[in-house]
Amino acid sequence: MLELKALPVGCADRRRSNACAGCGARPFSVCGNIDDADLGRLDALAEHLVLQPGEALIREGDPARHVFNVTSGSVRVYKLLSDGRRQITGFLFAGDFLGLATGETYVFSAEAIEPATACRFRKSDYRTLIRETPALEAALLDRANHELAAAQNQMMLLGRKTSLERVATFLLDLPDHDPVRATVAGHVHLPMTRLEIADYLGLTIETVSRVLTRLKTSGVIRLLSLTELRIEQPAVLKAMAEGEA
Amino acid sequence: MLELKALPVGCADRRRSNACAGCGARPFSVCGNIDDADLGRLDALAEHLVLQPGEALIREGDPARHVFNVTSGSVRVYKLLSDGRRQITGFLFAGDFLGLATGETYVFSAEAIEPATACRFRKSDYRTLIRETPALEAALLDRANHELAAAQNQMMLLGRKTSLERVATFLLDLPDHDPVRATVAGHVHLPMTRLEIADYLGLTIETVSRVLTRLKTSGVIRLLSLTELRIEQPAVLKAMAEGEA
DNA sequence: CGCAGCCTTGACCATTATCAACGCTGGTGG
DNA sequence: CCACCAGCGTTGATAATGGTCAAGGCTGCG
Repeated sequence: MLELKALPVGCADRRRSNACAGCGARPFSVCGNIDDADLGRLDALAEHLVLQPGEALIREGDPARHVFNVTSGSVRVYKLLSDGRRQITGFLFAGDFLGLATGETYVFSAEAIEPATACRFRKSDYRTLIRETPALEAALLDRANHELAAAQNQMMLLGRKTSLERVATFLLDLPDHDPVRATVAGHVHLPMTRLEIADYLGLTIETVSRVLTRLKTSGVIRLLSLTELRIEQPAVLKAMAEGEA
Repeated sequence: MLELKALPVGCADRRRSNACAGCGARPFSVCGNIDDADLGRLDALAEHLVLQPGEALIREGDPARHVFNVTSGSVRVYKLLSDGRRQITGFLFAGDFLGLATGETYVFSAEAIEPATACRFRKSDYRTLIRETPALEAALLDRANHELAAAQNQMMLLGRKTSLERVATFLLDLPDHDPVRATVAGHVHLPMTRLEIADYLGLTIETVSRVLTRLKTSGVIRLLSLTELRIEQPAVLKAMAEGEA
């Protein structure tokens, strides 16, 4: 959501030959114009991380020494106010990038939601690589710009949508961001808690819970478990997400 | 706020020799590593636009054929819901970029707030230039990443801050974005209407007006006119912006 | 001078937050 | 193996922030 996003599925398959040994996924596997020699250099520089739920990749305020590429699982990115209010600015999944947007120190925190793996690069290595690999740079610029568009959508959600519209939008958008998980149409997996959903949508847990109950009661969705649900009436949900219901 | 931002002030002065004839400002004047030959090619490709208040540079949904660089005045960038609700995702000033973030069609609209000028490039030209000018690409990537950080701050504002905190944050941040206007410390110029401020902060005009009145009554700011104000107690306003008051 | 457009202020209302109680579920230890 | 406990989720009652509706005031321009 928040940082640059790769499209790892096809890549991982096409180029498995050179995949990362530690996590099985290929770091920086931005599909497209990057040749194997460049990808090899990336692999050589990657450190591989295995994260338990709640473990931090990045802490706001720490010196920004690394750049990350999530290779499996899911990650929350957030900022805090001094009194503890939290805004989750994005959920990241396999293929997403992290830590490109910062200057001297990180301006946000990032933690694993579920068990996750990531590749880590020293920022100096990253800068050199960028300089020497125009195709990589172009891909990152393109992705950064798409992330800006996503950020605009989230601003619309946070600034102008009702709680029902926010939750509906969230349920519709979430599957798009998790490219690895086999996406059965209409099936939504929620690796995050209600609190995390609330902090992402600018609501409280209670409001999220009430809206989900309302959607369930009206037959628009079906809750299979706390973390799995089916969209029963996608057209209705879409209308709700856009404020047409 | 929203798109890539140049630092035109120093540039404009240092390189006036080759400044744009139509608007007096130099398009794509990203200070730093771009040499004169490249800047010359940029100049040659620029179309110069003069905009009256309310005139559109970009309409959401139109085919994305151009990329823009604001050279004077100010511009609002926004998205609409079908029922007319508007979220302004950013205000742009001299030096800001616009239209890089899109695919086939624009996903937001952009209109002049005050009389403004901009340079316009055909997207195909822009792509070629990018490809041939690594320094330009690097500068744009860097700026895109900084814009992502700014977007995260706005999400925090929209999702978690109170009306008082939103207005305080806005008054403190605004001067940073308008690099051309001579910024007397503590003096804030508001080229936009109350409605535009409200649509940027996710509030209504009435709430914005009430908060400004409250800040005025408590002596934190002084309203010189509808569009000019002074911050009398910057420390207090900063505390308010971070939720510490 | 008058009007249009924007801004301010006030009264009231609604959505969502807060506070509180209860329920479910999964893990652990007796 | 069962029971308890902790953590998360749901539901309900109440409160408050900000929205809505309405009236009136400035300001700048014709």
